Amino acid sequence: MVKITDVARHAGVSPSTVSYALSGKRPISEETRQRVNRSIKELGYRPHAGARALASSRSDVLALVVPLRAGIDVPVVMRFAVSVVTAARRHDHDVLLLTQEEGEDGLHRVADTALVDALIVMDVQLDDPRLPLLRTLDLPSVLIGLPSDPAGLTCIDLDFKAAGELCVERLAALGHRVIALIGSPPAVYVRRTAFAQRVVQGFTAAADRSGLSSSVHPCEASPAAARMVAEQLLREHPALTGVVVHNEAILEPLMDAFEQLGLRVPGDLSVTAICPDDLAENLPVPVTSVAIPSAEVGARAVDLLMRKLNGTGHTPEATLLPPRLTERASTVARAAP
Amino acid sequence: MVKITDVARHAGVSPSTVSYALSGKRPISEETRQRVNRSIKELGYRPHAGARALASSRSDVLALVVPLRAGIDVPVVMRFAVSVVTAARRHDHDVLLLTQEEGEDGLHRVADTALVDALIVMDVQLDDPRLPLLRTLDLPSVLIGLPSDPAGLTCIDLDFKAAGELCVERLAALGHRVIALIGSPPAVYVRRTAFAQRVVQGFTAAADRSGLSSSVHPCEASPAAARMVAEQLLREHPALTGVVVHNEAILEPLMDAFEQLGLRVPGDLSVTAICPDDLAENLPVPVTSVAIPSAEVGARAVDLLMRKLNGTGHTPEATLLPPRLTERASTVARAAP
DNA sequence: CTGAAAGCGCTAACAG
DNA sequence: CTGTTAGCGCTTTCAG
Repeated sequence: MVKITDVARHAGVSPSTVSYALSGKRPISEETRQRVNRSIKELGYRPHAGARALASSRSDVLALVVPLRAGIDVPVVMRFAVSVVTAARRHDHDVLLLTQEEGEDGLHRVADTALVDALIVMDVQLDDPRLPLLRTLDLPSVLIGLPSDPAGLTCIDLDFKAAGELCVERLAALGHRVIALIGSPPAVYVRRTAFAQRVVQGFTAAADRSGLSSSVHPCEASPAAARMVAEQLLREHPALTGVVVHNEAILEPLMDAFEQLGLRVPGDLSVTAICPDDLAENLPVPVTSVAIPSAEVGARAVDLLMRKLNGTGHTPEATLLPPRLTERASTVARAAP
Repeated sequence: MVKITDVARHAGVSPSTVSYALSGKRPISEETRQRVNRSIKELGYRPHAGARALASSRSDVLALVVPLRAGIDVPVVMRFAVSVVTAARRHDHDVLLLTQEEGEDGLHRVADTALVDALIVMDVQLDDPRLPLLRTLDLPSVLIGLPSDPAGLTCIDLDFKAAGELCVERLAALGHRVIALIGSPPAVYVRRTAFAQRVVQGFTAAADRSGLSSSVHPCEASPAAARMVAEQLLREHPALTGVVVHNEAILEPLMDAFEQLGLRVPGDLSVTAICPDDLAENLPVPVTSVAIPSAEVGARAVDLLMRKLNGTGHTPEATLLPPRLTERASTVARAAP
């Protein structure tokens, strides 16, 4: 294994010069830098991660806690994970994968052993049991999701409440008077997952404000469940003309079910969704949607973490990305009554 | 931070004794061990990962390379990832997440910096470009997937060829004479992904052996694509009575499409799938299937890696788990012609 | 069965 | 702008 002293000797400088040339933490003359870099390349030098971590008390590794519980949409989780890894790499960091199942012990372990120097936590509940730990841990952390009380934390997410409102307002503007929210699986609400709860809040508040008649329907992530909800809607809410879908897994089956029940989209029913853009775009009838910007959220989470790690600038407790609605083929003004 | 010398002092022993008590690498009297353990607990001691890695040249971290390319089924990837993390934790290892996009450079980086001490590689192609690197790297690695030439490697997977054969043999035994394979998205075959290719091999070979008329149909992972394939099958292969589905993403939409086209399962059409058991079980018509045992594959991959890391025992180049077919409601003997 | 002590490879004062 | 050097916290010989 080639080490820093080898490089130093080869370049005719001291080890510290090599170290500083690499880190940029003190000025190095252009000429020496060149020489050092050439030696590094020639010898194929790579600093030993453990040694570096020990000497600098920085591992350059982030932990990402991913949820694997009932009702979560796996592809969406994966998008976040990938965007976090990609963003982390841009900052020369790696990502350690932690499963939610390890729980608080897992957080403690990686923190106490200095395996990682920061945490990213997904699938946040309004009253998440991990919050006290995160607040007291000396490791910086960022939550993807906004709990009830973000005091002392750093959180980032799409503004799901505003997203819910935006969908309703759009439907209201199009003249729809009876609307429904088809939401995430029941288990997601039972544990008060932040993003799901906030969509309901926004949806309900906006509907009330606009004087719309509204109802909320959790839905399992299976086509069969989607079909049942569609039938139930038709049966129990015959005047329904507007739907908001916040459940990426069943968006397509649900649209199918509507069609099979004789409900044309958008002719009979206007549909808006809260989901990743590429999903909404690629349906047989492209769906008007508020995008879930996974890539941006992941990247911003990492950026916030880096800011905390470097003590650079202020980190707000809550960063909520404003929702952006894209009009597509699934919404239309309600036919005059 | 509490360190090993603190524990040693507290327990009235030397640091090396604490270290050995922890690692079990040399005999410690029962009494001392107790005392040491008590001190560890009282002080809340956790060995520093970096220091440990530096001194022992073992990081106790595995790298997992996950694919994110066109056509891969994200939930299945996630299952593997989770089972790998879970298995790794059982062996006191953590898992670093690497995206395929980082490519060979990523492998080099984590290997050369000693960030990880072993690799698990998913989404293997028959002639995977990473194989030469994996063979020369001094890090142990395990592939999930079987390339054309596993020489000098360690590979584990479900025996997909045998799985394809098993499905065909079952259909043949039930009297079906015209069958079709509905496979993964075209991109998966284009890059010669090992598991997909092997299913086709097995399917075709077994069909030929049994004198069945057979055809193969790649299919994108969208309900719309599933519908098109179903229609095409009905149009071009009217005598078809048996189908093998190797594409978890469209299994349910495909069954739906068959039904809407007036093809009853299993009345008119017998369906078998190669997919995770829980998917096959939970469909409106439970599907006869060969299980993809993600959890077992992940666990075995980690076990193999541990064996290589510990120099314990022999590691075979290829471990193929025998397919297991579970009969469910979707298959039935062909009505007498 | 236990201790003493020499590193592991790197960083960051400290010194010039 | 560069060099010297003292650790970072742990493992593992070497000695006993």
